[in-house]
Order: sequence, then structure tokens, then C-alpha cells
Amino acid sequence: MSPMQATLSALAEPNRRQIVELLRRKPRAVGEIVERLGLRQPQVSKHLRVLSEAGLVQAHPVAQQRIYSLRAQPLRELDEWLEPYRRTWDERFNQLDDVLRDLKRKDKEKRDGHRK
Amino acid sequence: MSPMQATLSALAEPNRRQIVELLRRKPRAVGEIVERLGLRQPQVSKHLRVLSEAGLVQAHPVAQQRIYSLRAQPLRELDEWLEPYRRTWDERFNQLDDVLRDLKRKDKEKRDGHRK
DNA sequence: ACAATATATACCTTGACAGGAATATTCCTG
DNA sequence: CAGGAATATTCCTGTCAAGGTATATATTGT
Repeated sequence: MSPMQATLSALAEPNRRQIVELLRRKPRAVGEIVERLGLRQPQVSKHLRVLSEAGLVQAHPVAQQRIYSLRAQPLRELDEWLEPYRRTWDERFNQLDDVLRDLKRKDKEKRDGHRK
Repeated sequence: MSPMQATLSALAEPNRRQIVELLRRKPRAVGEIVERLGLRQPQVSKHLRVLSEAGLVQAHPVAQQRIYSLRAQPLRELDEWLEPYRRTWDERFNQLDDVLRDLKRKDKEKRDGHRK
């Protein structure tokens, strides 16, 4: 799975997005996340696994705890993916008008051509 | 489903992301998408439906064709969602060091407290 | 070594979703 | 209005992912 793919599908799950948002403020142990989000511990661990495999998150063991923190890179890549869109969405978006006008022109030509 | 949620899960599907990327250049009819991506027509229609419900895409009927074009808003919202992350990821990310140092300090204090 | 705490994993069940194939719908043209 | 083109919808099936529950693993303190 492409990195971008992994990032997007990881973030597509609501609870995982909540976890990411929670970790944005500061790193936290699993138990903290469980409390704050009111989820069950095993599911949180499982979500963290997915996030971890997507590179969105990183674990740092401290005693029996595992402190999870965000990693910037995947989000940066998402940001870069958005770049080409940012550059177009201020103007008339995607020349829709042009395309529609073009279609109508072709249409007209076709009619005219058929006319005796 | 929240708009953000809809956007992310729509984009999480690889073929849908390809469609979005294809439409970034210019609007296209369904048939064009089918050709370009080598998918079957019904699946393209179905993906377009999902994208459409997420507001990522918009249809403009021209004769029997439906010209699909990108809509900026959902991607803008995704961009805004990233904003708070952008603001932190240049610096040391999320004060991980601080937190770990803090944990070790607490740990040390605990030990010292217990020492006779 | 043992109990307790924190976290991860395994296993099961269920629901959502994507693809395949057939068919319906809409619009145009002769 | 019959036929064809472009697209949407329906139904079916298999897969995968998420939650629930129980259990394993690791680390610490006694």
C-alpha cells in the first residue's frame, strides 16, 4: 500500500482521527487515550497499531507504559498532495466553463455539418 | 457522517483518488474516466456517486453525457484541518522530549521519596 | 518469585463496501 | 417512436476491517 494510501485510510476511521487529534496537543500513554476517548483498551491498541504502520505515530516505552507521539512526515505528504489543488482552487475551478462551452461548440458544428 | 469524514473515506479508496486526480486537470465525462483508468463503467459510476455525496465532485449533464468536475470546498476543509499540524511540525514535534523528560523526573522523585 | 499494572494480541462475529454482471434510465437521432 | 449511446442502478458475492471478550506479554514493586 502506498504511503499516501495508508495515511488516508488510517485517517478515514473516526476514532483514529480522534486519536491523532488528541496526540496533536501532546504525546500520551495508551491509558490516557482510553480514558479521554472512552474507548476500550484493546481497540485503542489496535488503532494505534494501524496508525503506527502508517507512520503517523510512534511509540516510546517508559516502564510498562508506551507513550505515543505524532510523526510529522505523513501529514506533510498529505499537505504536499494537496498542493496542486491549492494552486487551482482560487480561480474559476478547473475551467469547467471552458469545457462546457467547448462541448456546445462541437455540438453546434455537428448540427451545421449535417444541415443541407 | 461529518463532511471531513466523508472526504477522507472517499479519498481512501485508490480508484477514487485516481478519479479525483484525473479531474484535477479538467472536467471529464464518465466514459473518458472509464477509458483512462481502465475501470468498468458501473464501478466508475458508483465511485462518482460516493465522491458526489462527499461533495468532492459535481455533475453537469450535456446530452446523454455527464461531465464531472472537482469541487474545491472539501479539499479546502482538508487543508484547514491540516493547519494546526503545519504550525507545529517545523519545531521539535510535539514536545516529545519534554514529555519524556518529565516522566523521568517524576520517576526519579518517586524513587527518592521512597528512599530512607 | 509473585502480584499488580499497562499494553498487546488472538479469536470470533458482524457489517460495510468493492467488484462483476445484468438491467434500467435518459437523451438523442433518424 | 424505434434504436442506439451514455450513464445509473440493482442484485449478488467475497473480502476486509472494526468491535467485543478473553488472554498473553512485559515491567515494576514487594
